Amino acid sequence: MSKLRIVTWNINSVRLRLPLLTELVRALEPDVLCLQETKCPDALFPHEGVAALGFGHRAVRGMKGYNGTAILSRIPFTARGDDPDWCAKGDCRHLGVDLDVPGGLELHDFYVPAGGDIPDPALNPKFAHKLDFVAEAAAWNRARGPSRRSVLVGDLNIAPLEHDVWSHRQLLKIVSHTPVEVEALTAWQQAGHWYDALRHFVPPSEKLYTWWSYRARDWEAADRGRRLDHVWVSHDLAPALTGWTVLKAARGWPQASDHVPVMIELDLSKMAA
DNA sequence: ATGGTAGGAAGCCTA
Repeated sequence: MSKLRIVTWNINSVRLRLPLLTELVRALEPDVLCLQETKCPDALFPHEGVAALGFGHRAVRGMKGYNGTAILSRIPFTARGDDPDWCAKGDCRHLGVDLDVPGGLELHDFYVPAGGDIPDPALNPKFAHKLDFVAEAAAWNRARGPSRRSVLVGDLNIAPLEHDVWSHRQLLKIVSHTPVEVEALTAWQQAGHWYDALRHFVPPSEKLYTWWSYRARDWEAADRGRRLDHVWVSHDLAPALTGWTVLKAARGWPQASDHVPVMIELDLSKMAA
């Protein structure tokens, strides 16, 4: 196989939205699908329904009610099994696998804490947790050295660029776009030598969103979105980037998630040495 | 400046 399609989606309950995975597969034809917020204990994961969509290889890390990640794949992989216990909370926010493609490919699926409403770590433990998590992730990448043959995806819950939000000015004090978060995320990206795969295709001067709040009367008319979901690749994979989709239409599906699926396509034969 | 909606678990948390 020459082209590899990787999709990331904050599904906001894998059991509730299992039927929407059929639509996603039809629209994006992913080889590998990384989910966040599965909200499903491992023993209750809908393996049968997912296998019926062609994902014969699955890694799940869930818990009751909150969080949870899953990697579903048509391609065999090995769970890395060396994932840290982030912030010593045991809260199911990361999975790492080695994909069985020629030469190998490391893939990480993250769900970064949302961080609550008050952007002050002294007043808001959830915001402190978010900053700690991102700092730990940066340290983890730093210790591992520059990434190679690697992809990192997920709901990182931070919109770093001015045009990753509908109004830079109005969101400067809103959690997900505060300078302290943006600085932390940028430090993480630099620590791992990660390359922003979506901004490879869409210039930073153009608006790009992957999330629209449930709380808007009309999400599409208001279009007050944010780019919270990301695909980062190691620099050797930059020349291999051949396609992308932010599936905005998914926000209009019945019983939609507030996040939409994001796809990137890689031609591994075009990888840099 | 405020409050708006959604999912899960089980009478409130998280997003």
